[in-house]
Amino acid sequence: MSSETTETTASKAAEDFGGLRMTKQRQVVYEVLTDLSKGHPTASEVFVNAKERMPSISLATVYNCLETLTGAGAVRQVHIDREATRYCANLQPHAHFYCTDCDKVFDIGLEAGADAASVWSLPPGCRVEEMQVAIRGVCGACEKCRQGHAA
Amino acid sequence: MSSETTETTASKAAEDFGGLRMTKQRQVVYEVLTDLSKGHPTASEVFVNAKERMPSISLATVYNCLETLTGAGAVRQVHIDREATRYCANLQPHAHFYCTDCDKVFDIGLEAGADAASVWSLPPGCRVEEMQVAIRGVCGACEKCRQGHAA
DNA sequence: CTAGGTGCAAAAGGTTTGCGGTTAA
DNA sequence: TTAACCGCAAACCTTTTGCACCTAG
Repeated sequence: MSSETTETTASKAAEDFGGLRMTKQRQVVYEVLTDLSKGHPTASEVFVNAKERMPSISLATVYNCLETLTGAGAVRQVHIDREATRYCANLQPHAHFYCTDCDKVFDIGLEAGADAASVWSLPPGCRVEEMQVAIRGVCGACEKCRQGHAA
Repeated sequence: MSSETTETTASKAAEDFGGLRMTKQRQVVYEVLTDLSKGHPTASEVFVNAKERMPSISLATVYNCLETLTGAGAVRQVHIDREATRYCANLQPHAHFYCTDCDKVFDIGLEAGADAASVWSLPPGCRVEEMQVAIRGVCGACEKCRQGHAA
């Protein structure tokens, strides 16, 4: 029966996004992104990592691939202040916490059963396409460290 | 609708921000911002308007003033995708709705009694300094217009 | 008086684009 | 085969910076 639907690798997943043409470059970019997704890499960081796997790839191509993958819904852009755009393979609804002390970005999930849009008094008739929630502050580790230093 | 305070003039308010040195340029930038705050102007837009009131002002100075006022807590930066930073004199907690059709930005208030952070499962020990909520979509007016065009 | 602010122009990122050669479907 | 994609370099736009002059406190 389903003898030919047995592909199980990451490349399988990459091949499926919106039926878009799957080039080696796009595969590499997508793999880098899933590997580094906890690090929320910028385009340049993706570029550095992609170059290790495919030395001929160019920065412009990385940008192109990231845009294509974003358009296909395979990855999300993350905007924090006006720093370089970061990319995230976590497609679940979530916020980003940016620690101003250590510069790390953490994914923040929704409370059980919560709906991120419900706290906002959206005008009737509008259609929400995407929501970006960026929280700036100091993470637990850095906060602890500060208290240690404080008098 | 900014009415019930006992403060007298806009310039009075501008003079009070953190005891920072109040130059003519900063006053002009602040006044432009309060006048245009519903339009969520970019630095360039503030510059154009400021130049009408003070032809000698430079773009770099507008950037400097905006940064100073932001640091003093008099205005907030608004980041939507990676477009030019917009500035907002509305200090109440609120989200921004960006209509991808007409490119306008609207302030979205909290539902009565709601707390924007409460839906997010923040890790214990972290300290929140600021929250930016950007909602992309199509506003009511544009959505209505689209339905009109549809068959 | 003088620390800090201003104006100018040039530089610094991040991102996009134009174009000839390449490639997945 | 051929429309789409890649790699390169140059362009673009927003924002920052260095420096000489000026001004609010």
